[in-house]
Amino acid sequence: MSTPWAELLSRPAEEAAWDMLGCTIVVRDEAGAVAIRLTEVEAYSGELDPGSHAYRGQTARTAPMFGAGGRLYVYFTYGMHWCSNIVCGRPGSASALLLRGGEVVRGIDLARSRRRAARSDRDLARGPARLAQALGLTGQDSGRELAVGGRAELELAPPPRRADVRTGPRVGLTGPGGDGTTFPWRFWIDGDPTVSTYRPGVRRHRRRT
DNA sequence: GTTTTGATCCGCT
DNA sequence: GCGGATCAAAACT
Repeated sequence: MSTPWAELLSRPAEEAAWDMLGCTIVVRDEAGAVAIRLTEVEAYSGELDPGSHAYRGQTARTAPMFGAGGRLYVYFTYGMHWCSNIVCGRPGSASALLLRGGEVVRGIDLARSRRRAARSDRDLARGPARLAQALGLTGQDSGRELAVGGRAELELAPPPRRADVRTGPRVGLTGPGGDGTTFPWRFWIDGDPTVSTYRPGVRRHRRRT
């Protein structure tokens, strides 16, 4: 069986990223559907990538990453947030794209109801945990195959011009080979307002008492 | 836990 | 009202 996105998602995440920007992910449930046009993603790729959850091998949590491209990988982090990925590449390659930011293009009322704290529509899916929450994705969806007409699917779009795509270090990686600059695999659409704010190394002041 | 989010403050138009 | 800057708190694995 095949899907419209099978070829695209069989490529390594850092290659697929260029064509994933501008595509729309749709997630449906009883309450309706929310569709988000992707404006910012981050690639993670298997064994050679110290920043990847798959770097130290397969676990129950990361098992979906080791499957074939075309499924979701959703993980829980910092005791509070869900982050969603689309698995890319060949089976066993453990390559995935973290969805970091996007624009809600359909189902905006449903997205608003899930994201009560959003100050404006721009903030509905600006940031990886916000995006996952706007879509209603949790760990229960980890491993789920994208399917035409299914709970989750992808709508392809013409890729943005390369000149409109910026790349840079990924967020939150430290240590040798994993400092984010070895693999500058953060991709975003230049100037798009729904790209998340990146605040590197912000110095926190100890609260004065 | 050096990330993410939300609340808050503040300047801008 | 919008949005940048700053600060504090932290579901559900």
